[in-house]
Amino acid sequence: MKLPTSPLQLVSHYFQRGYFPLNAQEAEALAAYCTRRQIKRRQLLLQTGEICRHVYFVVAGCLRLYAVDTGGKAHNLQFAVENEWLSDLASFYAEQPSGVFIEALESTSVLQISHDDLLDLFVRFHKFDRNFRILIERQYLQLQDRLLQSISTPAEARYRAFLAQYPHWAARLPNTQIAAYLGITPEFLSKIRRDQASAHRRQP
Amino acid sequence: MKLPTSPLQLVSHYFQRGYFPLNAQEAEALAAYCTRRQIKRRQLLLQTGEICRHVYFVVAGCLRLYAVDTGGKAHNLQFAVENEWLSDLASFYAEQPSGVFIEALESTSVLQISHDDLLDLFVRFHKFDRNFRILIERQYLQLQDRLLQSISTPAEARYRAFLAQYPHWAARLPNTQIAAYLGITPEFLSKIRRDQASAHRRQP
DNA sequence: CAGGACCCTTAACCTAGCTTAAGGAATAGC
DNA sequence: GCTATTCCTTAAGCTAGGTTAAGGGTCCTG
Repeated sequence: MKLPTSPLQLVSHYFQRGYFPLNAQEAEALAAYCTRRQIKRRQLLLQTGEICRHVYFVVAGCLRLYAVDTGGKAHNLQFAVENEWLSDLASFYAEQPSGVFIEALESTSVLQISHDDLLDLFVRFHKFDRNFRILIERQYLQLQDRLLQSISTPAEARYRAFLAQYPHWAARLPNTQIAAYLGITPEFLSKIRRDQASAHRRQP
Repeated sequence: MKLPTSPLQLVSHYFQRGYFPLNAQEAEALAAYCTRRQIKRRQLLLQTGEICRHVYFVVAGCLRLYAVDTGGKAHNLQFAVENEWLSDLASFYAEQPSGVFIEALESTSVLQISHDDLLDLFVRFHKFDRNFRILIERQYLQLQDRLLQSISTPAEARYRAFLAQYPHWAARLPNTQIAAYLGITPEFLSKIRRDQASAHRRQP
């Protein structure tokens, strides 16, 4: 049973590492529910007030999930590049209006699964239930860690932790986006980078 | 079908507001799985490194869930008073070592359900599955909101928001605990309170 | 090739919130 | 009811990080 195209192979291969791997039948069902979608740089996949109706799997490109505060400033909650899932899970599962935005930072190609189709998969194959619960657990943990870091760790250490934990994000994201993730201004991030560079030169 | 004691009635009544209410059979099953437990002030229900094996429902008293940073300072992630659930959900569901502590801030009486028993309830009654998923969704949302607030809102506004959103917590918690929740020092909270009081006197 | 739109950096100045230290008020626990 | 903690407050420095303004680099796009 061959899968139709390479992006669809990608999705099912995603669940190889750290999840319950799919068998041929499950992979096929997943592939059948996935829809391809192309998004231009700057285009929104979700806006505040809308109900988030899909989970997205990035085939190529880069997305960010962000919220806008009362002062109009954007704060990044999450990124997703190739081989990563993204959704506003709270809005998606509860079917309630979202408080965040999802935007393409580059020209991006995604596979999307709708809420109804995903529930269908959950009912037909228990494994998806488990895999997506692991997904939400991981996001929960990640969120808890970030909250702790943001109230207990200075920006310089947070930046170092970010580089260590998400090197693949750091490598391709503009510093303005990283700053909006760390909760600091681009100017201050620039200063941190300068200080780290000089500290590194002194102690190589 | 009468429930044996008043605390057990409490638990099933919890699901009346905003959840899927239980019928007599479900309430009885829930009651059958609940174990009563008494904790003294300062006593720990969970320590870092342990797997969190129970969800707790507070009958009387007050719990906090907190993490300790590398500098040894405690940061409160959540409180629970009468009629509220508390657990390290990430550790509980994934059955992985926890990174947080749960401690009684007062002499506290809880009902606890073990992981296995809860899964049993999930299988026997679909409604528990849904109710506990709503629970984790709400916690997820709450966590996301707090993260946003902590990186976008000054301490004074965060304190006001806390008072507005959790008046029942604010009324009984010492300010040291509230400060550790807001991510500020008790000294600075004291200053905020003084400033707010004088601003209020000027503009009643 | 020219002109925007981003993006990165620097520097001077400013402020929110931390640290330390200390005294007084309120509780917990015996 | 007494005593030891815990808790709250004040105040004087101090630091992390924000703000504003400006210059320069790079890459799309017409």
